[in-house]
Amino acid sequence: MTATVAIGEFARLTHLSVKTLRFYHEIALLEPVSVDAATGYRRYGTNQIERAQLIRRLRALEMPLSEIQTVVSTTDPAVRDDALRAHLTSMETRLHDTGAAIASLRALLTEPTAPIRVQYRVEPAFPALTLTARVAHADISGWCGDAFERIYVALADADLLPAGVAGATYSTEFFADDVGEVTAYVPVAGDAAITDADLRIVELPVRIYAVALHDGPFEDFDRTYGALGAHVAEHASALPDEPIRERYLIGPDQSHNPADYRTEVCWPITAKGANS
Amino acid sequence: MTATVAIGEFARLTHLSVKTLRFYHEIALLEPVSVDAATGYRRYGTNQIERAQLIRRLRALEMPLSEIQTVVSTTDPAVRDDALRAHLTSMETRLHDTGAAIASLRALLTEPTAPIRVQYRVEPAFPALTLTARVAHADISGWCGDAFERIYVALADADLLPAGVAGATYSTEFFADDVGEVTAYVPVAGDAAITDADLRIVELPVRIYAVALHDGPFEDFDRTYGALGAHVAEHASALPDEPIRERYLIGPDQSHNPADYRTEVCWPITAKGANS
DNA sequence: TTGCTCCTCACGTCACGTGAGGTGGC
DNA sequence: TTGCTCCTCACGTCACGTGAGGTGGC
Repeated sequence: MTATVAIGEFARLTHLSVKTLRFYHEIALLEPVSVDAATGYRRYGTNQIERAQLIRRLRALEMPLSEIQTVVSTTDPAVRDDALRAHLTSMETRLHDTGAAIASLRALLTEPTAPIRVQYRVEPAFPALTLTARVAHADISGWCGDAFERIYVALADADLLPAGVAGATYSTEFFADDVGEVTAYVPVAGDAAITDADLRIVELPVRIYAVALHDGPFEDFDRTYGALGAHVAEHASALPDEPIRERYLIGPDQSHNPADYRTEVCWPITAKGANS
Repeated sequence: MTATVAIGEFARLTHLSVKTLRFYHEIALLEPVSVDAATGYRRYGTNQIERAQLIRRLRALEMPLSEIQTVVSTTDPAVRDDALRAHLTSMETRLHDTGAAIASLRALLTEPTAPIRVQYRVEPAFPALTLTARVAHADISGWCGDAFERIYVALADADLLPAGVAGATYSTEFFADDVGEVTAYVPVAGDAAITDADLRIVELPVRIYAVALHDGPFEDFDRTYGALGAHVAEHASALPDEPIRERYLIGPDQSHNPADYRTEVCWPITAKGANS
């Protein structure tokens, strides 16, 4: 019924290379049905083709071997399908991000990049309803979406109205190490009982900022950050280890078109250095 | 004018990690403007931010560092833009392929995979206009498109009509090693003078095949190949090192919807082994 | 018998990340 | 002075690919 074939033939049947098959044997991901004790020759069953092809397709979608291992070895089909669907969904968002990155780089090649205007501003202290977490660069957009939804739900539950422009603060670590502390906030007028235990009302401190307006999608933030950071390095003096603040004048809550977004990027500086 | 900053500050300005910046210095991709002779401390200029950000964006699009090296170091802006555009185009096709791979895997999860029917058939020898090259798996779709266009143009130039279904042969190497010899062919009735020097009229030899019909897009070929190969391994005996033949009954020339494609996959077997 | 297939083992690749262990700057 | 930043060097990671050198099967 299920015939067995040598490794070379199995490679042709599955479109995997012989080297890859030996490697998968070594890590016990795909083991031949028998190995000749004397010669070491591997024999694969034709009924292993399906497993091999699933592995190949998952690798083509860049699923790590460790994940593939768990996917193909779980006996519960529901668990397996859930893991697959989760990866497919995450690949789809990556797909979308890549499309945006391509479009953004295309635009950069054709449109001249306008010089930025930098304003200096003292932001007074104010209370805000906040959510804080360690977030990786790649997850930031999804995390912010969730965070603001939770904050607005909590505000509605507590019968509070936003008392200003929503924003977020990003630790220096977040930018330098790709993962760091992020706080999403919405200003509030008074105190109130908040049901969501992860949210806190905190007083954001007074700060002096060099501020630049970023027009358009978040993918292009690096330009504004670079230009604003360069400006501060040249004309002012940055407040060390202080989080950068973003204020979402027009964000996903106000417009569905990323081209319409307007964000203020606020770079914390020291008082003495503000010699514009 | 252009201030200089330490590596940590430059990491924050460019969203690259300190480790990455040291690595880029080592490979001379992005060199600090000065290095302190005593301490080894690196100093970066704010005017290097743009270069750093371009590198980061290209890496985000998975351009290899060697290519980035040539892109950012060419002084001719036309050459630079051409290289960038070429990479963006190839990323877009990859994007499309990934989308197709996701859809295909999704479909596999929901639809039960039908058992294939295998037919045995003796294909007589016939003359065909052919183009042969070494092609990699990833390039096969683009290569075939070009190849058939050239063949049909040459046929028209020589006042010849196709004398049968177009097809291609794939060496065993192509499947086992990811790159190998591929021949695109269109059967012709007679001989003629062909202007395109890369094309040849050759006689394809008589062969016995186990044949399976593949319905739908080319991304799903692995299933049919696996099932047909398994069938041959179990019931017949493969002709060693003989190319596999595909016959495009309905292909991109006949329909723009991959779901409509119909392809015969022909697996060469020996006469004695054909015991269906 | 010939040459093709298969074997192991060691090392290379790509683009960094992870520590260890130590010094310098504000 | 303290602790934060920076340094080098060696090694690890991920998923294989590349050869060397040798044996086995048809």
